[in-house]
Amino acid sequence: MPSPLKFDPIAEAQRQWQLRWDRDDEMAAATSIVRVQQIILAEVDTALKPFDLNFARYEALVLLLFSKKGSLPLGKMGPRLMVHPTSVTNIIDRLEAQGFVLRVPHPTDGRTTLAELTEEGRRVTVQATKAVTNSAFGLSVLTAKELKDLTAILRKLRLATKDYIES
Amino acid sequence: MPSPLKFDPIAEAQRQWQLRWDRDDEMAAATSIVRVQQIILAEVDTALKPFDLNFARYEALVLLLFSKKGSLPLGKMGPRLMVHPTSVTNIIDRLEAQGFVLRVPHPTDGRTTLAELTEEGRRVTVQATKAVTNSAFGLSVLTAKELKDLTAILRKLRLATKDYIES
DNA sequence: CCAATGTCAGGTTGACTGATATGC
DNA sequence: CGCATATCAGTCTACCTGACATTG
Repeated sequence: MPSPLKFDPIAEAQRQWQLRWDRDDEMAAATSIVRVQQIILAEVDTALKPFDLNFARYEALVLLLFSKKGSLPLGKMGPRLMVHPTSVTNIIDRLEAQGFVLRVPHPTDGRTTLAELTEEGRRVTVQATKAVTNSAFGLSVLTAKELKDLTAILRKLRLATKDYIES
Repeated sequence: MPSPLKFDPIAEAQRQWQLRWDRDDEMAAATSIVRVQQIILAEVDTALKPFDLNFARYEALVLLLFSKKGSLPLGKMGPRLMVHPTSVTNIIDRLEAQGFVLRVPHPTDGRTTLAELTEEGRRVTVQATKAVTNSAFGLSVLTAKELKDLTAILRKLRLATKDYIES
């Protein structure tokens, strides 16, 4: 890991950018998001390591836990987790190998298969959540208002990019 | 790519999370950042595709362009770009193969090698920047205040995690 | 001798593309 | 037949670890 700098590399980049080009505010915001995402993922992955989970697999488990029956068609999980269909296959492969989910055939549609939480999967999800909430997703330094402002701004962006459709 | 949902998957996840567990504001913010980072990277990578660059290699070129002599020791670039030392080697390998940078020996310290922008590298960086500013990093929907708020909140987080040291 | 610098080999991961088998 | 669902093979990227040669 590189040693910490004595100055803010993003502020410095913005200063230089602004001397030559447009859109320096956007550049600083975009670079900040990319960097903070690295920080958050590192934090959450550390909290999840004892359970042999990463953020993506953990999110899949939580999604299943939140579903009424503890099971969902794989095809429904892709959009909810915002990942590629083949990534869903891979994620469920690993969770199944770990014994946290089972693949079961859909009762009426022979094309679709369901991912279903096992008892152990349910238990691990609850335990892992304790670790994750304990880490506060690496965001414990932010106030409630900052968290809400952050989420609201990002929601506007997600909506504008048709990440989802306003009801 | 999955089809867009008819609702906000993060808001829905927060609703369910909040019924059972702590830290739902942090969960929503963290998930939003992870998702928006995907959106930004996809946008920037699309803008850079005609130049056969990705965000990481483009950032390296910009960093060199901002340096006084158009060259930097590889070891200095890692912390500035916030990437692993071996990633710097890989990034410079690719940029060198593309003819955008050259490796030259450091004049006084035989251990270090410098990455130096070529004329073509300089030209490509300027052209690629036009494409990137044109895309506004995918953030054109946000106001100047939103961009500044966003960057300020994320800066607080980066500072708290010792991403850099306050001077 | 020890520290710093960059490279290399090897392994893991995630994510995508395109093709395919199956069922509606 | 078309379309949808899930999988698979193959590829590519990023990243890390540990070892190494060179130099200060």
